[in-house]
Amino acid sequence: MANAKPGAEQLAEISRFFRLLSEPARLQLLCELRDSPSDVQTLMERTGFSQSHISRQLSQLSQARLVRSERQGQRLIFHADDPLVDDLCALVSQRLRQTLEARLQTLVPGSAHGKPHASARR
Amino acid sequence: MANAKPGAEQLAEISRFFRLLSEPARLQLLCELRDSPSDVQTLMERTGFSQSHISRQLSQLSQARLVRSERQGQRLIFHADDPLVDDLCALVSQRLRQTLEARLQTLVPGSAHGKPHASARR
DNA sequence: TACATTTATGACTGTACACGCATAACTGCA
DNA sequence: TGCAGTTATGCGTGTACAGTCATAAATGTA
Repeated sequence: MANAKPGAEQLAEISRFFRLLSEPARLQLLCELRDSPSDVQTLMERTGFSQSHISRQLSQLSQARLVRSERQGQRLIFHADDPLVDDLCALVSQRLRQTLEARLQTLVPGSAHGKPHASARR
Repeated sequence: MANAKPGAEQLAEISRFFRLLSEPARLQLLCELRDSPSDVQTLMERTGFSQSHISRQLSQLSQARLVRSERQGQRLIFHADDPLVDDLCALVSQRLRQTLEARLQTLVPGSAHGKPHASARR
């Protein structure tokens, strides 16, 4: 009762936002930009994507305010200094780890509780 | 430097997880199940989706451990008691609100700071 | 065990969108 | 103002996947 169910429109908006993050290319661009703001050319070199592709993805991210751009001479420098993405990714990452561990327990219930030391590194 | 860039494989996994949440239908199912665990039949009545569609979506969500099922007589009762989804949605929701407000400021810079009282409700 | 009910899955269609190529639009600079 | 460099966009192709129908598989019950 207290936890109001979101309406259809709100669900649609939320899902649209998640969709932005559901593309490895966009996630990668966000990571690159988070580490160091860059122009499209630099992103091309770093990611191997085509110029048009990068431009389009950045456009989508900009609309959601996940990226902002700033002129610097000839080029546009794109920034992604929003902590939200990191927070979301951190939560999901942690969850993925948990899920993997759970699956391990399921597969090898005998070797439970034993930390598999350094493995799974990869 | 300290903030290690995630590898391609990890980005792919994270993006796959976000993709799960990028579909309004799945998000809605998660909400329904969060409010009250149900079987597929009940979900059909509540959402209007077809039986096969619901079953497929639940299958995807189960693989990511966002949903678990439990037999109760003839039917399978599905649960979605994971707080992670709520947390993620809350963060995104909050962000969407911020973005809307920012857009408002951009469009009507004159009426700044003034809370538009009860409007925007809906 | 045979049946009835519930869930899962194979096959199909339609749509959304990633991605690249070519080209247009824009901006700073000579 | 015209040019060079940078970014945005129209168009086309391929792929992934939502969603449905029909049917199979699984499970509890008589």
